[in-house]
Amino acid sequence: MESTIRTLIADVLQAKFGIADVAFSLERPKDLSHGDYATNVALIASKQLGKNPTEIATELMQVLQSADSRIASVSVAAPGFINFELDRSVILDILADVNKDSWGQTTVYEGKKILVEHSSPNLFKPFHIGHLMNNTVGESITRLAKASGADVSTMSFPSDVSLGVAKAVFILLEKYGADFAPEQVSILGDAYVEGTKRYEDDESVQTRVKEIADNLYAQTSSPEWSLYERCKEFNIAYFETIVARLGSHFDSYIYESEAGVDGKKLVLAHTPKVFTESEGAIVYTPDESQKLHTAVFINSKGNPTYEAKDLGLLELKFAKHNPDLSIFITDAQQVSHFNVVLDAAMHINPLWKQHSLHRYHGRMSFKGQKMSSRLGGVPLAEDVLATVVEEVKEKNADITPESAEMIGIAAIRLVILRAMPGKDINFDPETSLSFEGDSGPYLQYTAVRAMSLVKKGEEAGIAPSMQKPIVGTEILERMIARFPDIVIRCQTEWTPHYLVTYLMELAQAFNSYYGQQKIIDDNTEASAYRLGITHALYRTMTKGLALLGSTVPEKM
RNA sequence: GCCCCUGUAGUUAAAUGGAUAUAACUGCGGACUUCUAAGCCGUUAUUGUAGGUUCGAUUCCUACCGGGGGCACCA
Repeated sequence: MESTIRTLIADVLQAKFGIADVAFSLERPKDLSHGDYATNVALIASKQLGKNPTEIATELMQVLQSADSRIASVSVAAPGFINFELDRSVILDILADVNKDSWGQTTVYEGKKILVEHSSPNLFKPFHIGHLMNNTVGESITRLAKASGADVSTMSFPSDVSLGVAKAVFILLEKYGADFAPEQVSILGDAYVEGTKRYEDDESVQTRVKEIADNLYAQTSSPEWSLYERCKEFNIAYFETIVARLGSHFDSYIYESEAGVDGKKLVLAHTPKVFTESEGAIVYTPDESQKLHTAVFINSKGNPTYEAKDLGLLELKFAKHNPDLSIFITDAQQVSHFNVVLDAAMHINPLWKQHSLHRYHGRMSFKGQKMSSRLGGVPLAEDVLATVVEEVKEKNADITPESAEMIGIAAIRLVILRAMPGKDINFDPETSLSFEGDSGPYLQYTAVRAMSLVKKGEEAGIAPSMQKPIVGTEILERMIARFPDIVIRCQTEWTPHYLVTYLMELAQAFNSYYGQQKIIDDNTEASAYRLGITHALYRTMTKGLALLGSTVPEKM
């Protein structure tokens, strides 16, 4: 449709004024009262023609009005926009797909292989609010990718060996002995915190911890190694449980320890061509035009740093999956780190950089002190979830535990996803986490209400039908019909927040309609149609929420 | 010091270079003997400051101010 209108405008412009190659835009106005499409062609052409834009627009409008039967009306608005309103039949044609499985599915990345990496846990450190944020963004991007026709696989990159891990192992060995087998993740988290403290205070501890670290890196058989292996297994199981609770699943893992071994080899193989030696370390110095900093890849002790590990990860990722697009999600803090790593990767395998896409999220800052933490001020994901689910139960005593969980998760996810990716989120549990207004529960409530109406119709023997359109539902129809375009935009730009904004507006439009118009009344035929639109709303809301990693409960 | 991100109602967010800057929260006011009130209706802006580009700037450019992050052996 868009290209049809485009060529139409270009043709009319040529015929009427004899000009071509005008770089005009054709957009979908955000305000529905401005039609389905709008063009600024008259504003652009006015300089070239030396005429008033409104005059040009009016002349064009007269020809365009009868150019295509699918265009219901064309109008001119100040200061010279031409607005097109599509015929209702075009909109209803789009809505005819609403019950198909393909509703919300696009072909944006059809035939492509996409790899999404997110939620990378730090073993021995519990899943905290930062992970929750990362998972929310990552899961939504995964769902968008899966709805794009691409072959999608997911992976996570657990940080398994580090000095921090050695510190925790030191405490566990000392406190519980070599046979220790973990049963609660909090014990590991506490050991991590305690280890960090003891390490700072005591030099003999430092020596022992470093020894442990060496043994873990080298995987030498020792009490610490076998204890570590048990903890690692436990940690991964814990990670999978909490991530499953959020609706995520990972097809595979690449461990930081593997990436470190690989990265070190890779760096050495490209020294001194790409990397150079400096003060005992091996570093990469980007070209000055890149405005990036020099980074150490292998430290003076010969160990791979974070940058070498990420370089190794690139090689392992591409060897294993060979993706056309490799998306990885991290905190915004790491932006310049990855710019350096990818710049270095350019010299080894340009595809690694060209096929990589770094999406980052901001941080959550806290105003309220409501959520305590076992980890030095950083709230744990489980605590945050528990607090929110508790609030849901307080609000509605009849709610099932499953529904309360769904609502709580949606409340948190939508707070994160409604903001533009990359921006910090000012998280005040008192106000940000509202269950009213622009919120996850509001969207869920709207879907539940719609489904309840459909069921009510069923009881009355009225099935939803879109066969005989009635007056009054036009705006809802146009809004629902935009869903596929919104999904495409989110997939193209990897920005879930457009979908959030859209769903909020859609919910408002439906609730407003609901407030002023009875859906089921004595007129069976009209009721059937209104139920048809109601059901379409339910489908769109459910599919939309699924793309954001949230589900809709049966009852609220 | 250098580099990157960011600044929008009292608050939290939105806005593909376009039209009257969009919502929500809070406050105040309202409707309902009616399908779920987590709902509906009404009521608030010098877009940090100063310039520039443009028919048109929250959006692009420059400078300044404020906030966040990064800048060699942590991840």
